[in-house]
Amino acid sequence: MSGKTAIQIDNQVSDMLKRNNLSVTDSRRKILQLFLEQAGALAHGDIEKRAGEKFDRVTVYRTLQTFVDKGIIHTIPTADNSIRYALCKDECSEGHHHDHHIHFVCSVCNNTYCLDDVVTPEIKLPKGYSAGHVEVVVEGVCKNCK
Amino acid sequence: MSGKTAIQIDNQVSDMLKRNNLSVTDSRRKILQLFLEQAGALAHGDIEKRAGEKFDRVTVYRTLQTFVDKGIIHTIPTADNSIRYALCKDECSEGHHHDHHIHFVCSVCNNTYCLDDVVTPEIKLPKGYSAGHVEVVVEGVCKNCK
DNA sequence: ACTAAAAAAGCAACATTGTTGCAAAAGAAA
DNA sequence: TTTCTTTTGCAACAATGTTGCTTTTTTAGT
Repeated sequence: MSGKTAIQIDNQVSDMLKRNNLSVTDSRRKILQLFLEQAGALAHGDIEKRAGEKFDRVTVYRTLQTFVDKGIIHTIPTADNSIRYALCKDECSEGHHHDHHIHFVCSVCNNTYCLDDVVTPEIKLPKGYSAGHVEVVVEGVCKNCK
Repeated sequence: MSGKTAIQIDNQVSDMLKRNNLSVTDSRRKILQLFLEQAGALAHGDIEKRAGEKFDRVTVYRTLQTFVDKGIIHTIPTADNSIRYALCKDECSEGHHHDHHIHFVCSVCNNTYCLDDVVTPEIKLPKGYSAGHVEVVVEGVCKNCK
C-alpha cells in the first residue's frame, strides 16, 4: 500500500518542518508537498507555476532558500541556467549536504531524477588539486521514456 | 617560448573564425581572444564586463551562442544559475560536442578549469536508464590556491 | 483560549538577466 | 569600388531575482 491519505501527507509535511525548526506555514507546507508528490526534481519555474498562483513570487524564492539552508532540498547543476531542486533523501545536516548520488536528466521528458543508488565515483585529479564535492549529471533516456 | 606577439594571437583568432565559416568581426575577435588568454572558464557576466564596455550586451549574447553552435566553446553546468563557457580543446564538430573531460571549480579563487586529462568515468545506471552524455563537476582547491 | 513577541508573507519598487525586431554599419565577394 | 550579405547596436520588452517595509500569521507564554 503506497497510498496515503491527505491528512497523513499533511502530518508528514508538518513533522518535517518542525524537525527542522521551521514554523509551519501554508506556503512551506504547499511547496514541500510538491516535492513529496513528485519523483523528480523541480525547476524554480515549475514551483512558481504550481505554487505561485496561491503565493507570492518572493515567498517562493524565500521558501526555497530556507529549505536549501536547512538541508531539506538541494540544488542540481544544469547547463541551461535553470536551477533545479530536489529533496534530500537522507536528511542532510544543516549547512552541508552529503548527497553522493548522481543526477539523471532525461532528454525525452526533460525530468531530472536523483539516482540515490548510484554513488559518485572517485575522481583522480592531477597533482596539486584537492577534491571536495563531486557532482555527476548524466543525460540520457529514463526508464519511463525508453 | 610560450609568449606570442599580439599579431600572432590576432592571426590565430582570425584563423579559428574562418575555419568555422564565421565572418571576422571585432566583437568575435575580442571575445575569442578573452578565452584564449584565459586558462579557465568564463561566466557570461565576466565576458560582458570585459567585452561589454566596447560591445553591446546583445552582441555578447549572440556571439557566445554562435560559438557554442559552432563548437568553439562549450557550456559548463553550475548550481548557481551562472552559465560558464570554456574553449573546446579539440575542435568539436558543429552541432555536437565531444568533450569527455571533467570540470573543476576552485572554491577559493572561484575559477573553473577544464581538466582535459581527466576523463569522465563510466557510470553504471539502474536498469531501464540509458546514458548519453556524462558531466562531472568537481569542487575543491586548485593548484594555484593550495 | 487570549495575548504578546517573533517570524513569515505580501506588496511595491527595483536590479539583473535574457530576448526580439528592425535600422544602420561593417564584412565578404565580385 | 560597389553590391550583397551578415552582424551590430539600439530600443523595447519579458523574465528572473532582490530588498525594504508593512501587515498578517505563527508560536509560545499566560
